[in-house]
Amino acid sequence: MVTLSEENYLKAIYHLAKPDKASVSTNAIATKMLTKASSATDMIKKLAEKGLVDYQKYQGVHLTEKGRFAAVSVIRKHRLWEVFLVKKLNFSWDEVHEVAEQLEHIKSEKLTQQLDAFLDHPTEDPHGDPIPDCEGNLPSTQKILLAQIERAESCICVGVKDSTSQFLQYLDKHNIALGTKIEVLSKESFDESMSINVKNHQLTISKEVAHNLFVKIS
Amino acid sequence: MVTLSEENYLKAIYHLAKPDKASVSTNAIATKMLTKASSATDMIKKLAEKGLVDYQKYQGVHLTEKGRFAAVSVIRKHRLWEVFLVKKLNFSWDEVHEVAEQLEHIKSEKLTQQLDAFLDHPTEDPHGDPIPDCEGNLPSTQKILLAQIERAESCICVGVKDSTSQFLQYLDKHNIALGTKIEVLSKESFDESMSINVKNHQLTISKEVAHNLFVKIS
DNA sequence: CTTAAAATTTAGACAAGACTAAAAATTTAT
DNA sequence: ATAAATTTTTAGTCTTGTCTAAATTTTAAG
Repeated sequence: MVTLSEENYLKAIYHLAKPDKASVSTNAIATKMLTKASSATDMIKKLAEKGLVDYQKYQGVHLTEKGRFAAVSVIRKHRLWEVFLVKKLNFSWDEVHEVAEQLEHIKSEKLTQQLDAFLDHPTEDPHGDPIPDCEGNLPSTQKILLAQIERAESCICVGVKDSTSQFLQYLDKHNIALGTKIEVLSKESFDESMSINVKNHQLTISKEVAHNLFVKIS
Repeated sequence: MVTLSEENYLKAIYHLAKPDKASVSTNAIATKMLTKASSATDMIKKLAEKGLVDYQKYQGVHLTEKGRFAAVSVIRKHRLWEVFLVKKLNFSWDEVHEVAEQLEHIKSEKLTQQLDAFLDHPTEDPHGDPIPDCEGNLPSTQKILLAQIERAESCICVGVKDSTSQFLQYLDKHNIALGTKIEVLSKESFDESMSINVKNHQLTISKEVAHNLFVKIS
């Protein structure tokens, strides 16, 4: 049995470890969980005892296979619920996160499976993030940050890195949604701002925006 | 802010107080919560401090208006989720309780409202129990226990008192569902068993069954 | 009306998850 | 290479919700 708190820590560790295989530091976990390093240490010990992480004093943690699966299962539920909220209950993409944070902890194999079927086995949540399947596999996606585009080129918005409501509402305001075509016109080397064209409106976006939008070349 | 545990105690008190206005004893609460009287006393004090119950030492508790509303709000969510599980996710009526026990604690005004609308504002859950509206009003129903019928008479099943899966599966086995017509043929004064006819099958049911089926005279 | 039984409350303890302050280990910098 | 800074861990405390055992109050019986 994994408690609600443990699930949240596992998720945090998963997100922090994501790209590489490096170990995740106590401080990083504490910061992500908005808690103190000492609390993180306590929890890490519990997770280690349950075989969910590998832990050596002062050396940070790695998720075990069991821990990774537990983390991905929570993420799967989170993203399925987000799809439900947007597709069925008319939530907008900036309203779903907090509610999904609660719903992701509901324990029922059948519920998750039936929800997945009810939603027609979606592969992405409303922010373009991939939904793991019930075995914990993530559909691989090859998306890049808009900021990585260096020359005039056309691309399509396929996801957001930052999914805070501030950022999502900024995108709404400028008519950028998943699937929206974005034409890069130029990039300013001084401040990394970019000039782009969205639906026949020209727009200058900051480095911050460009670093939080995922696109694929079209 | 009402905690998850507090919500469960409020629900228990509400169900125990239901018909009359009498006070609910510490022991009754402890029994319902599968906990000890001392734990119930502790929680009662917390609820009293938050103005959710009226409490006088040794005299049991009453829900305050605030406490009643909190309890009914949880019950509303519980029953809405049960409808969702049965109508949308193909759960059977004996599978929904445990999952709804978890879902009822999700805190989001918008979620509850949108779910209610998505389900077309249902007035009853899958066991025939009334769903309170968002102001806490319960649709009044005039249903009686099958056991209260004294002579050969025809009625319709409109609810169950006991909604454990054992009882619900018993009903499934004998083809009794909400809306099913039940003809009372006779009643045995010795053991209060009843002879009934359901869909052209004659059936003898025990006192226990008759005391847990709600019907209305048709 | 007085005592025995039952119900309720209090006192003290524990587990989970968090915190602060202080100690220990590691990393960085000179 | 060693001292300073940073990170991490430990020790001790707090809150929530639970428990047991003991004390108290209420209820029931004779």
